[in-house]
Amino acid sequence: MRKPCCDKENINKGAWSKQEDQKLIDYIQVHGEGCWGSIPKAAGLHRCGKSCRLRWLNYLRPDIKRGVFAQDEEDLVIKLHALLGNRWALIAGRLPGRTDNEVKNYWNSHIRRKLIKMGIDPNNHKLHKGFPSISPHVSTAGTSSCDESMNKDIDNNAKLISFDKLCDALANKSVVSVTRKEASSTIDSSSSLNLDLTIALPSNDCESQKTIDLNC
DNA sequence: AAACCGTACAACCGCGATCCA
DNA sequence: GTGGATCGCGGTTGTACGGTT
Repeated sequence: MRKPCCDKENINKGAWSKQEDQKLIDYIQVHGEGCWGSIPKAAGLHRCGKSCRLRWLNYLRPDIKRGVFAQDEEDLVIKLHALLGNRWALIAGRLPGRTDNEVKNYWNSHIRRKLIKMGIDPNNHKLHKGFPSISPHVSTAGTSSCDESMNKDIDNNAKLISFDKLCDALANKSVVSVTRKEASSTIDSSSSLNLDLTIALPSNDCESQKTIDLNC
């Protein structure tokens, strides 16, 4: 039986008040982030540490960008989702000022619906059978022969390819799935995204798994 | 005007990963 | 090496709000 993360009694839940926000902001401005477990007590908040962390990271941080997503941001979310799946923190890491929660909410409330309307399965980014239009972001029906340009792009020797190039490949070259092999993906100071991906091509005769090192 | 419904988004919960004594 | 504490993530829920009937 898991212990609750915080004492249920004397703990506020639900929407944060302005006073609570201000207390948290004041405390973090003086003491910095971290030690979330001790922040509520130190800041005089009747909240659990997790709640404080979430509130700060998603809404109170000064570098957060609010409001509707620009078209290029939306495009990037779709492309990254095709690559990474529901790894919202990773996706948000590529969108300055956006948080994982915001990206996730935006996906579920806007993009997901939009893709479904376009006849695209938001889970695998594939066009539903029989749907006439073709999205610029999704793979189309599989080809029967090996796609040479795809093979050229994605080489066994773990060559580096550009992010846009891979996205184009995903969009145009009938890739049926992209699976991240390693959980250890990091975004370092030079903003490179190191991923070890397995890409499955659609046709049986050329179905092969290629490991690539994606730097973007 | 009121009830109902759909949407958007803030917040919570549970779990795995990581840290540290 | 181990176990508890903490962190971070993704899924889910709750609720406010606007539109429709």
